[in-house]
Amino acid sequence: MAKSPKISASHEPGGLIVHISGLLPSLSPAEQRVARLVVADPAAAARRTITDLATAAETSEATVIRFCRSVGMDGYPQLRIRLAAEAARRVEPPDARVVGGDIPPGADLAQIIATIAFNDARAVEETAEQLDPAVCEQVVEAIASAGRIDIYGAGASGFVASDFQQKLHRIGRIAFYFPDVHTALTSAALLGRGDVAIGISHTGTTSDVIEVLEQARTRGAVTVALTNFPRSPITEVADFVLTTAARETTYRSGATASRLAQLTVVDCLFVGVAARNRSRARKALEATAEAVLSHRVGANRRRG
Amino acid sequence: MAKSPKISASHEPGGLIVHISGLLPSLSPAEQRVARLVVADPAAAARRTITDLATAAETSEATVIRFCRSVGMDGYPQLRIRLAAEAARRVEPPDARVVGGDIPPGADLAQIIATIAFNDARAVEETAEQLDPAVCEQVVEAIASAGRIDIYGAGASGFVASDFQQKLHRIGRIAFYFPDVHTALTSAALLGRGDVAIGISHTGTTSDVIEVLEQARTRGAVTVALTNFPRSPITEVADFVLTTAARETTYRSGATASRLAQLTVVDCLFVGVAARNRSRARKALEATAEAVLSHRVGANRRRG
DNA sequence: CCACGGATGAAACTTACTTTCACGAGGCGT
DNA sequence: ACGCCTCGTGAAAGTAAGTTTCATCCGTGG
Repeated sequence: MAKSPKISASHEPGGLIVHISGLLPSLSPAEQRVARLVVADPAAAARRTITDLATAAETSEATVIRFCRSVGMDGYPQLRIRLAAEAARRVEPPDARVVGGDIPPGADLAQIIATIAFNDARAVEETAEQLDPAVCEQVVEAIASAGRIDIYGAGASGFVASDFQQKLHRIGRIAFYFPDVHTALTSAALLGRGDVAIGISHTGTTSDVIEVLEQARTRGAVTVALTNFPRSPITEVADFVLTTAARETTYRSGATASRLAQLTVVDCLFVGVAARNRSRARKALEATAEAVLSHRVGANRRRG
Repeated sequence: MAKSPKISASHEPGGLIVHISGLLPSLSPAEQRVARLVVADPAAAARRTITDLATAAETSEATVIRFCRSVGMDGYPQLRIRLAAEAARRVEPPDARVVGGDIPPGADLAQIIATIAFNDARAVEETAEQLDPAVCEQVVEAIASAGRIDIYGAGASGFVASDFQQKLHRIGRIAFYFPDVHTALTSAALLGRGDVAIGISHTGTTSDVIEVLEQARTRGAVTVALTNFPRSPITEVADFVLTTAARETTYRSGATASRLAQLTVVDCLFVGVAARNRSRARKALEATAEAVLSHRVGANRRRG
């Protein structure tokens, strides 16, 4: 497969826990058991000895060490220290029942709202924290000077892709989004040096998106991946990797929080690109806003 | 074996560092050397091994252990962890929050990211705060028992509408979204008692959406409006009004934060509906997840 | 001058951490 | 279907970290 020079920074600035949960799916089953324990209660994990933790995770010490290495630590003691630090920094969750992420069976609407809002807001914040401005900068640069920008995404990520496309279009950048693989592949085949291809996939395993991104790459386009999992397959076909930091709670309940995280990243890129040429972008935005004015009623409210 | 009968000191009010420097004079000379190192740079000390620290303090490991006991710790590892935690807490985020909302002309990417994330997160939180659970409950009830659900939205709100449609569909509710007015009107004309129509418009002034919602209402459907402005025209054709709380900042139009707020509301409704019938919803989700499985590539991969 | 007690570090010891290795399961190509 | 090969795994060996023990040193007071 393609060599992967990747710029996805091996730093985990946005917090160790976030980093670990992002790596979760790329870990082996036994390591995942360890990871889950650690994420569930970092402070407790920090207090445990390696043997203790291994036992709790029903595995051997060796696996715990492997886990440490997998998440970028030198060894167990270092992990312990970092965990302790992390746990201390973490602001006490306002509401204990809200924190786990999962919604209790008997929950009433108020509880559900609080839980969702908390998780959504946190996904946004944590994503921003761990975003590497340097990588963003390069992506923005690429987009700003691209001849053409293709954006790919399937399912829930498709909405995000589509949203991004619309945004870029509104400030005068030539951007496309394709809801269907075949069209996308066709388009990718026509990309070349100086073009940009952006693939969005929460799991990073959506084969359609990967395939298209790979195609784009072989044509010489700059490829960008937006995913929640920094070691997922999609990152192997991307020149730049941007990660979100959503710890998806309940099952694949439709990538609830991750969507918001993705949108936040999109917004950042968008504003970054727009900031490159303030006046032109503003003019374009005003023009497009005016265009839909006739579809607005009672214009005397706030901003139309 | 009996531990050193150290006096409790179970609590070190005001922090471990303060505690240590407090009893510094009561320590033996060699222990004081250790203490001074620790107090001077807790974070660094936490990273050191006991031998390392002993050497730095020009003493033996034994003395370091004695020091640990003297300050009320069980042993060196515990001290390390406490130290790490302490150091982490101490480092208060000095970053002057980029409040205000608008992005200064000369802003760099890091600033842009911080600003956007802050506003996005706040929009989500504030939206949740002002959401009326009672109204949500009724909307959820209506959706849960609806024969059919139509969702309308244009432009950026269209993505949200589309997202909601997909979500409801995934848990087995019959939901539709129409990107175009005419189709939407046609559909609305076919709604009846027991059906639900949801109109999404950030400004609340999008005539297309209002028109369609009105149509739906005259046909006897329950109408729901999701908007940022509780007094906007759309609210006049809605039985239930749900509001977001995004203060859109000036020019980054595109309804950046409001979109996230809308999605949060959508999530709440979605989870609310899903919670009505847990097992069926879960089964449906699992089925749909399985359906796309063949489009996923091996997720279990370690670093290349 | 010697007995005594606290402080201290060397070394023995224990526990924790790390590495190595062999086995077994599952995938892949033939 | 077969065998090869890779990968995940834990047992056990090996190393390093932490802890205890104990002899020594040193100052003090008898």
